[in-house]
Amino acid sequence: MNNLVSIKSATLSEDLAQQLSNAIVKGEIAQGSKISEPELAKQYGVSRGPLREAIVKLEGLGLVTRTANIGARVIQLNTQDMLDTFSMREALEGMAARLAASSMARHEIEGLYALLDKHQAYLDDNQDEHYVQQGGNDDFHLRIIHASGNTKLIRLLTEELYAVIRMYRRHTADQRSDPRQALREHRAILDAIANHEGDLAELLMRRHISRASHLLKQAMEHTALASQ
Amino acid sequence: MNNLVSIKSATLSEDLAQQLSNAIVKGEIAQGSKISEPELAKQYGVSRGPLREAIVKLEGLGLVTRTANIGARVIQLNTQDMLDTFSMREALEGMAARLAASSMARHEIEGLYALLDKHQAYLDDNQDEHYVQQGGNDDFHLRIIHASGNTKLIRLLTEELYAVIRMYRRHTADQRSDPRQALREHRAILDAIANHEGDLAELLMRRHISRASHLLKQAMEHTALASQ
DNA sequence: ACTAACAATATTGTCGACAATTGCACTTGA
DNA sequence: TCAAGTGCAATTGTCGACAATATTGTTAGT
Repeated sequence: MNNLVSIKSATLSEDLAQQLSNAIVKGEIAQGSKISEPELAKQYGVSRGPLREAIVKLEGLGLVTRTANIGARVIQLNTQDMLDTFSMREALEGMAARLAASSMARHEIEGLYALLDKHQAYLDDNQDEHYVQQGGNDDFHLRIIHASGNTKLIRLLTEELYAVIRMYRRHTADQRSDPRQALREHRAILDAIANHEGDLAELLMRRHISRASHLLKQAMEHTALASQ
Repeated sequence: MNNLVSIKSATLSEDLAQQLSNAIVKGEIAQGSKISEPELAKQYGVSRGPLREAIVKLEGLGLVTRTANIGARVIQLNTQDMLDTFSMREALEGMAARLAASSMARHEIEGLYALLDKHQAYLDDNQDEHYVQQGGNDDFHLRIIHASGNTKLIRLLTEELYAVIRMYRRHTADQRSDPRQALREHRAILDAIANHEGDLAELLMRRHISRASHLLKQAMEHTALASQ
């Protein structure tokens, strides 16, 4: 009874937080379900101490909500929270694009153009099937965020908010969106950054995210995912 | 040996996180100092279990940094981090002002005008001495944030980022700023909101925060506070 | 005198057990 | 039959002790 895939970090608590985060994002732990400490502890073969620390971390990531003396519960995705989250993304990633426009190095920009070409080639070869962004270095948005150079912004977007955002991406019919349109928008944003047009880069990024938000909303309402 | 002022929340861990957060913001626990678990546990009269959970929370709030097998350390304020933080604030509170402009109720707006009048009267009576914003309901920014109606944004700004922001406010010569100028800017922002001019409200809020950032930067460089 | 290896000490990480609180099932009364 | 009250079971919160790691101090060798 050992689900530990052993990512083998320095501490059990960190490992657990990572594993649990992934399990929640993937849906292996159902939305809205209660987190049973004894059960999970047995399942992962650890004591409740580090498990509780991991749960506190998850609460900070917004993946679970905790109530004193009652316990933790996995969040339940719903349209309103998604819209709220994406409004924040709009503001934050807009700022990231603005900053990137004024500080991004030439070779970084080249690298991003190469990435977009790669995405383009993928779409051409796979009849517009959605490119699976496994959260790695192939994610255009992550690259822009890192290029901002703002460490606080990077931490917030890539560590604290990213899990929830991935959850929305994954659990909704993201396929509804038009990948070619998204790619065009990415290219326009990158052009603005390459030209050091911060205002324009911010504007385009905000529109891009706003549009994704609208699409997600429609998808959620159709799939009745957010129906509680 | 009991420093517990007993805010008496439901759980020790919550109390501790609150107490430690305040102690760090006030400077009672020095910047850059190491957090000794045995020492703090004895000081507050609790065991290390809930204390560690509190420290994990503080890490989420960005008040301490933790390293595996070594321990936690209080953050060290410095100019670059302040600028990064305020860039985020600029984006987020700008969005909050925009949202407030489209959703704030009439009576809420009236209440905010009354608050600004109160601030004005205070300045008149106390030869421009800085109004002490104890983080309560008298804080203009907090009111705008809450008026945005975006629960995610509210949580992020008032729970996760607020401690660090208060820390910068407190530990720098905030008095350098011109309170009457700030008040004028507040009023302009509120006017824009009252007129439902979202674009303008966002622009003004961003300028307002950007200006505060510049002032803080100068103050920090002069007080040599950020010289580690 | 300085460096390197080693021993001793202190601190962090983890565990199992106990206390406090909650939730549930059952009983009792109208 | 339903409502309220009571007692039991399960879960969360807290504690003290042990294991693992890091730090300090000491000794030996060059």
